[in-house]
Amino acid sequence: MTIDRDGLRAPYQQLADILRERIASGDIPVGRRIPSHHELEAEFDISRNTIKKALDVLKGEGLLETAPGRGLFVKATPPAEG
Amino acid sequence: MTIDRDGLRAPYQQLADILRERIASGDIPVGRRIPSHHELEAEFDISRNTIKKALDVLKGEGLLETAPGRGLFVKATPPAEG
DNA sequence: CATCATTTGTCCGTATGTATC
DNA sequence: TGATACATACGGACAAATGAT
Repeated sequence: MTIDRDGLRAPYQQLADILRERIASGDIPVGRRIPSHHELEAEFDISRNTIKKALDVLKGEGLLETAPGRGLFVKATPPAEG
Repeated sequence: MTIDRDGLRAPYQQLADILRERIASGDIPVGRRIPSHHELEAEFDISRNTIKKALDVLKGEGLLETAPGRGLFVKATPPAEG
């Protein structure tokens, strides 16, 4: 997966989509740490700020949890519907 | 191509004509991003707002598509045939 | 405890693009 | 046509927390 800079959807939204899919598919299992800002920056070639924004979206959705000084982890509690 | 400020046709209309021709000729292919306001401003020496107005005309014609905060893109759907 | 490396969070400045008045 | 406000993206700098040494 790559970020399409010329796409209609904003880069941070695209990254959020990609990571959301990785979590949903189990590619990044529950309790696992999300790749660091630096790692994502290298993988997708977008700025840290934009990455942070994408991660912020997922945190807002309750998919990720912050561990101060350690990283972001996939939350055990899924946003159950209903 | 240049904009004739003393012409009967308004500057934004002239610019719209020019860009419409570039799209029709394939000079700016489908899916491609339109040159930025700054680029067009430098090329035709008219204000951003006038440029925006010209772009707006093309959007109204269904030639362009908006990407919020990112740019304008040449639409894949042709307005005439179909 | 001190130091270094890693990682996230926050803020600032700059550039670009759209929308509104 | 011009001026302004808002959204998005990039880059840099600094602070706070953690882990290893």
